[in-house]
Amino acid sequence: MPEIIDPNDFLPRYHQLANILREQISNGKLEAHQPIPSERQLEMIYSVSRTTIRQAIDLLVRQGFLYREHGRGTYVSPQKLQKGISELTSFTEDMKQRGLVPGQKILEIGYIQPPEKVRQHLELPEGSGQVLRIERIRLGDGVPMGLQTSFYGLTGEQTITQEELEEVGSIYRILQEKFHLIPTEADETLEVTLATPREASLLQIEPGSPLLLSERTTYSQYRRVIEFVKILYRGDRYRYLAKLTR
Amino acid sequence: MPEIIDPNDFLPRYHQLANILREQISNGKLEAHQPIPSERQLEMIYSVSRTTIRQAIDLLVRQGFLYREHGRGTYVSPQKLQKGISELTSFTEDMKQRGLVPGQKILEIGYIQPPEKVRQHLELPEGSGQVLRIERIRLGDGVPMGLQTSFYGLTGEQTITQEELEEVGSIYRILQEKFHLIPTEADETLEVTLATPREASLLQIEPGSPLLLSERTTYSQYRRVIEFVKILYRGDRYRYLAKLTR
DNA sequence: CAGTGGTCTAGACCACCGG
DNA sequence: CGGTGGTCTAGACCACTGT
Repeated sequence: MPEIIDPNDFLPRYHQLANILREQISNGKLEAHQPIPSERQLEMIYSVSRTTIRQAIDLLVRQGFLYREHGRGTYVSPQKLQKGISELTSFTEDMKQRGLVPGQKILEIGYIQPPEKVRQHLELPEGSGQVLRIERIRLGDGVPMGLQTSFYGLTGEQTITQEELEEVGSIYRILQEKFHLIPTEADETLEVTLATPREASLLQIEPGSPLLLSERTTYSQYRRVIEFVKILYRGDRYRYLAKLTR
Repeated sequence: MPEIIDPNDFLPRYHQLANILREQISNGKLEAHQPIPSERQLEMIYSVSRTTIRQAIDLLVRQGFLYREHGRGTYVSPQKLQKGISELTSFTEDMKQRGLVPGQKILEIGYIQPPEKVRQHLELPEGSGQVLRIERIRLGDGVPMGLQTSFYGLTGEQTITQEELEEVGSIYRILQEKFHLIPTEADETLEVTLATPREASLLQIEPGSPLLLSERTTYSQYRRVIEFVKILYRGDRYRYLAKLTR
């Protein structure tokens, strides 16, 4: 069992400890509403300081695996609360989490003069130049799930070609590997609309069918806007999941 | 200026410091993408240890007010990212945040034998007894926003009367003050549906109009289910807001 | 009361960034 | 190189919970 903490590991100790505990929870070695060893006990078991123990527990509490009760102990959360939903994910990751095979049909990719609303969401100054626009049908297990339109305020040199996109599949991976931009935060709104004839034919539904419209602004590690994305989801195939905390 | 940390204050020092910094950000004394003083400088300015400084900064980073860059500094997040949306809120709080006056019309309140789906969401064993069901029309500035149906697996003694509900307005307050149950986490799903004739007449819309259906399971500080709530929002009046992180 | 988590200190070394 | 945030230690006292 690699259930000891290696000071020379490239992972920090609190991270190693969190992994060990998370593993025990997933294994079922620690059951729901059961207490884990106290912080002083963990200190001795793993030979790390209490600060490090607390860092590990903090992490697992934020991830929903544990909860604390002052004066009593730290306990395992029931399975239901442990799913990491409501995290910032790309469509690709979202589908995989749902157990579906992600896919896409690229309809159009190119530079356009952005509509006012898009320009504002990208936080570009008035009178800025063109932005990259990508329109795709998104598939889950080969079936149309939604119609996605994405906008990127990249400069002329920074660009993404249709070949790249078809090969890699995920724009997030391209942004990260090619431009070192890491999506870290996003604001999203959800509302209901009805399908226009064009949208309906692309999504293979009747015009006027209800759709779930998601509009998302994604920010980089530098808190600058990376992208503005609109997705029209088929109302009969897609359900949005969120996990809320106080 | 009370911009000093009082060791005798009932608030912990890291919390006091977070309040001071948050205030400076809201005031505009610290501007977006500007660095705050380094952790060693803050140590001297406020005469607290670096651990305490870091606790305060951690808090503000999680709340979206600050972001860190390793080897460079800690910076103020742009205003856009600072709104605390996507937190677990009651309908009442939600309306207030949107600047609307919350209201309600109670349609029905009483005990029923729960449908199977509701029983499962409340995590009650098969063959359990009745549950409390409350059906209300929810108003924003006096206008119907949604139709809410809530279920509570309270025991016979624990109950909520229509008079209480009309007087207090918020069930969360009743739960907290009367039963010491604090909502701390929730799982929510969102999807689209079309209004049935009954729903349409209650919400004052045409039958077949699109609605946003939210289903939420709320958990207490002990990670037990408190409630299961369905809200049918008018598609033309309600937009869901979420803030996502990685 | 003893045991739990919550806060706090004063110090240390590391990894990363810029000039 | 010096300054930044990231990790870590060994200790202390407080606030809360149970018996």
